[in-house]
Amino acid sequence: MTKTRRPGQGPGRPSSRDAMLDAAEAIVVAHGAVRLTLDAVAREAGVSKGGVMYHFPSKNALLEALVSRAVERSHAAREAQADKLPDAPARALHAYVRASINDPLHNDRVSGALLSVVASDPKLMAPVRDFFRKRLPAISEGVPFERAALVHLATEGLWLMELFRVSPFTRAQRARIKDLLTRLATGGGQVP
Amino acid sequence: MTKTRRPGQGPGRPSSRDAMLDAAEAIVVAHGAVRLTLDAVAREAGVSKGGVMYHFPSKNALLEALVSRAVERSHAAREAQADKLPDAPARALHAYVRASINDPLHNDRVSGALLSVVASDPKLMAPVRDFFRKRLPAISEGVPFERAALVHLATEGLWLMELFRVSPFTRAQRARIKDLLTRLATGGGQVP
DNA sequence: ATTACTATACCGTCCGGTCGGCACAGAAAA
DNA sequence: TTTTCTGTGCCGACCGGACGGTATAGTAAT
Repeated sequence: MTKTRRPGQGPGRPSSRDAMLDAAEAIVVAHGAVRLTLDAVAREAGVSKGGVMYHFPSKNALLEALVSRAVERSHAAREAQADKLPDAPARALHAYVRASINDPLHNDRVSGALLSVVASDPKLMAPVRDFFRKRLPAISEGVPFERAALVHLATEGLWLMELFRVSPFTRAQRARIKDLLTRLATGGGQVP
Repeated sequence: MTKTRRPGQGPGRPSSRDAMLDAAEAIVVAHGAVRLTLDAVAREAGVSKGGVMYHFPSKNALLEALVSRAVERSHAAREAQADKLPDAPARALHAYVRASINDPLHNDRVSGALLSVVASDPKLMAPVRDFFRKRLPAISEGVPFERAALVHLATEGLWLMELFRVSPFTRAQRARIKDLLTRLATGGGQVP
């Protein structure tokens, strides 16, 4: 099967590496991380396995790149929300809640699916741990510890439960929870 | 390699089936669910692979049994805590918090490690979803919805983050969170 | 003989990783 | 200009090992 070289794929910039990462994400979201194989990535990206191995010397390297991208995007999503919010004592916490509680974005689904595979490898988890460690003080700024921790944990709990599809809440209940978390993040300290 | 039959392992009742499940849990806890193979279970249980296949017609059957055991034990742990608590309006919620926030028990670690593998198979996740769906009304009894949900989510969030080893809290902070959740579960509705 | 269970050998498949080589684009040499 | 060399990006065949699953022979107790 002689494959004609597609136009725009020449020695042109590093575009195909990103295409491979996109393909990997598509696979992970569609079929779960279990089905993330080098062959599958190659097929999805319209590339040969050798081509994948050229850019990622091992499968772990591919996973590292995926984790790195996911972490960066999470960080960016929070900052984007913060930019949209007025300056207030608990802006960071509020932004975090808003970035986390939305209809699951692409990146959330990637993160959730990756978690399954990444969780069992401490080396791959390291950047994730770091991400969480740095995030806690960032979103706690200007907020009493207990309140920040509570909002953080509940938000993360909801996020994780939805990614694992075990959230027992109806859509209406979810909306009430979202309101409650926003209220807690922005000032009111009274829980019904 | 002729293995001598251990005493008490005859066709006798205590069926080695449970021993195999114990072995599977040990593997999952020690090396993660990725390394849970039929050969490994057989080796760990001191049994041949044929023996494993006799009791569990497929690997999925083994996983189903593991999930089932984990779910049942979680339920039992909550009930055990409830029995130790005096009758009060929010006894169920309080018991849930106490059962969840403790130094991670064996069953918690099993659940966490299993989650990685089970999450990608909707059929295996079904019992888990069911477990969560039934638990919500149980622990919400006699408590306003928003408070029950908040405590539930934060508790679950802490549980999941600790299982994935991404919890950014120090031991002291964890203690304060535990106190806060207990306070919220048992009446006080004021968050600092 | 039947039942309950164990042990071993084997098969097909899948997957990560290796390897030799091709195509192409400059840069260097002629 | 033409030729040669070199590096990059990619291809695709192949290997070795692991794993799920099958088949079958055997043992011990009822």
